[in-house]
Amino acid sequence: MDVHGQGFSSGTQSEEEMDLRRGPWTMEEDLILVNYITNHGEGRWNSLARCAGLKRTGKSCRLRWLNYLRPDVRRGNITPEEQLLILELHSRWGNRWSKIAQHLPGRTDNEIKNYWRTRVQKHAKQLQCDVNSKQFKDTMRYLWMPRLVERIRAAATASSNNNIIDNTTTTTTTTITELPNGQLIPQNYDVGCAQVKQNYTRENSCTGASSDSFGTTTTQVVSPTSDLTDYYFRGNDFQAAPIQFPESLTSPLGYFNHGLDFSTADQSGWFGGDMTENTWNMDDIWFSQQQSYNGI
DNA sequence: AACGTAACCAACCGCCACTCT
DNA sequence: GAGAGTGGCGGTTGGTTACGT
Repeated sequence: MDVHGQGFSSGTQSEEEMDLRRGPWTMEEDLILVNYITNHGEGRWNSLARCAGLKRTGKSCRLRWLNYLRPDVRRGNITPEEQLLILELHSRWGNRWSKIAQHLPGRTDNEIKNYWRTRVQKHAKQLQCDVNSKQFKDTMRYLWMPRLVERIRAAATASSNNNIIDNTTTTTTTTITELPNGQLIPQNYDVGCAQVKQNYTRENSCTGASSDSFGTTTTQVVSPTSDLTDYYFRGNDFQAAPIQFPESLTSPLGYFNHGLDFSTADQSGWFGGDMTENTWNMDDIWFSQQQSYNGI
């Protein structure tokens, strides 16, 4: 229990008395903890910390073990499959990080939480919408998640087909089916909403030759028959297909003009420079606005 | 090269629920 | 039943690194 938490209330030694360490763990401390747990197992963290000779709280030892030292822990490089699961499970359970983490082997709730806060919430903030808003959730479901699926498919196709593009790919959205044994299976179904998308020039697009963590950019290229693929690259020139907006819809530029403050977006680098690390690009923003407009 | 800012992530904090005595 | 001890969870903070000017 933490020295400041309830676990060290009256009757226990104060932090000063125990001379407890705080802050980053040293390699020596890590070794002591790993060796002790290897020999004695987990559990009873406070007594474990004392017996191991660590000047740490049990809570700190537990956290260090679970989030960092555990042999099966995986850190960094969250795969598209994992991103997809996180998005889906968060839409289902909200901030139940530990519950979500249970379905991502080797991932800790802390890492998933950090991922969500740094990568996902950031873009909600940039969009000036709440991360729990329907607009944001719909954008995740109808835009990011299908793109992740496309990206996963592309990777699978590339590896199994010597980089031959899968021409049967269609725009999809994803749902996760939970099997009785708890295993989660991503499943896809076609959606029509993306058909209203598209058509802008390179000037108002952030599309580039590489992809971000959500497959924002290259998914269009790898999925030529997708509804997202009415534009393509020809050498260095960005080509756009003829505009086919439904009458009820406003073109992207129309929305750009009244839907968002793009002076801010521009200042923050959304329009220029390397956009490859941005989760959101212009079609994302337009799509989001479109959904809001249509009351989706 | 120096500085400022943004992004990332390990660690901490506070609360709650559970178990044990 | 009450209180202490503990584990677990979600939220937050602060240090470090990366990046941009």
